[in-house]
Amino acid sequence: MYFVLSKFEPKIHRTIYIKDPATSDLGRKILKYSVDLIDELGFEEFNFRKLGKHIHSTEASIYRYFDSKHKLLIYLSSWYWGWIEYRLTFRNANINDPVQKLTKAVEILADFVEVKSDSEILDTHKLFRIIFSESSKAYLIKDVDILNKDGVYYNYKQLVSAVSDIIHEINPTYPYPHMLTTTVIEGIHHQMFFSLHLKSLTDRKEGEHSILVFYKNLIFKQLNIKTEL
Amino acid sequence: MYFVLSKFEPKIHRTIYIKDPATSDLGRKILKYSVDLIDELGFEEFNFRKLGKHIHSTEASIYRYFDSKHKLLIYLSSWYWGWIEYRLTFRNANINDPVQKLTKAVEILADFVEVKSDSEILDTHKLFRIIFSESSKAYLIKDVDILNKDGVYYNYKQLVSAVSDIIHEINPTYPYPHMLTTTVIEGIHHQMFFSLHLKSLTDRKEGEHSILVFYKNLIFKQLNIKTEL
DNA sequence: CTTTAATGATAGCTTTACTATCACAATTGT
DNA sequence: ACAATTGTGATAGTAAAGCTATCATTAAAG
Repeated sequence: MYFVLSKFEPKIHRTIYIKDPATSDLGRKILKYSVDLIDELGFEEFNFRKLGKHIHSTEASIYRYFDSKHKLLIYLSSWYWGWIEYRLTFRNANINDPVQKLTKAVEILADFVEVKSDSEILDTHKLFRIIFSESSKAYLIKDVDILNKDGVYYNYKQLVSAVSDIIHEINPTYPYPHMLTTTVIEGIHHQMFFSLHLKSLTDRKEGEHSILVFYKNLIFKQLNIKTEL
Repeated sequence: MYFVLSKFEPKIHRTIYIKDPATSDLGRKILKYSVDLIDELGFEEFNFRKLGKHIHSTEASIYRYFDSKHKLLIYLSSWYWGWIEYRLTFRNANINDPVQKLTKAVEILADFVEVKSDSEILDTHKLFRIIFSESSKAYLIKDVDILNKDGVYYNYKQLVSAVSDIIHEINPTYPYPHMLTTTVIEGIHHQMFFSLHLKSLTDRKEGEHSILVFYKNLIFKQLNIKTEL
């Protein structure tokens, strides 16, 4: 069984891992199958012993790549944010109108744009599910300040910064570009989760695009952009 | 040492606890000091052994009140949401203008309204810190559907419903009252956390009221309310 | 063809999460 | 007044999680 490198590979900060999992067969197996297993069991029930069994390797071998399952979660999140930013940059490369750029950005963030998942190491659909149900655990922890100083949240910050820049381009005097960006990103995740598990907390019906419509509209109203809705 | 019952006591669903902690001295101690300890250690580092030591009781005694530390977190969150809804109802009792009601609601949700914390069993300022850094862990779990069926998220749903009702009163045709409500509630929490730990993800400067201003403005723009800002 | 690196196999240690049992004190019921 | 119930503490124990260490084997690199 091979695990080929895809063309795209995000830069992941070296303090997140002990040994770069992207550089070896076992490393890529860890990434790939941890997505499957976290998606299946949830982050709390997931551990390295189970992952080891799943990939016919051992706990000890996995610990050579990551300090803890928590760092692995940070890795997966970072990979995801890096991938999103890559798509965003790629998609918007030939677009000049910042409003259109922002629209595309929201669509990508809401997982609305079709993408061939197979071309990547990781199953990005499963990964998106992990992101909206587990990724906040990557920073809602006591040692967030230490990890932050170590640079482990770089990819998320980078993405937020990129989206904020588009907002700034649209309206240079708008005072809350970062708040707006994180409100939309985290909001999309919450609504996704609620629509699956706590339906009365959202207005999204299964299969609808309400989340996308809602957050596009929210952004446009904030920035006083007139749209033909 | 006494632990007196305050006048206010939210209804907490009985599937959250084994034995109602509000009805005994030890129970109230568990609640009060778990807030201190979770605030101090973070939810992951917190456990019943440490809490037992802290209150000069034992792990086994605490397990007679709660299944797990997770259920205790759900209890504390529910208590908080019940308390918020109580204040909201109380504060808006004599107000007829729904716009004014909604304004007050956001202020209460953003912890902006001064409150004498001492009059309650629980230190509501510490509790607010737990809410914005830990409370999402109460539902971001694999067995959310089972717990939800058991009714453990009642207080949160109730609050979201109450705020959504005000929105509906203001604009009966607005299609996303729940999304707007949860976006604002969860958004406030994220911005609070980011302003303390991941500053580049928000625009709030220490001591500023930007969070409140931002979300008030966001709501008003969504509902097409003209304000004298 | 020898050194180095990567993995597997195994073992073990500490802590967490939880359960069970028994003793004792304080209420409560009759 | 006495029995029964209830609440708590003390203690012990189990299974799993989280993590580290050691050694053998194989593969790759110098």
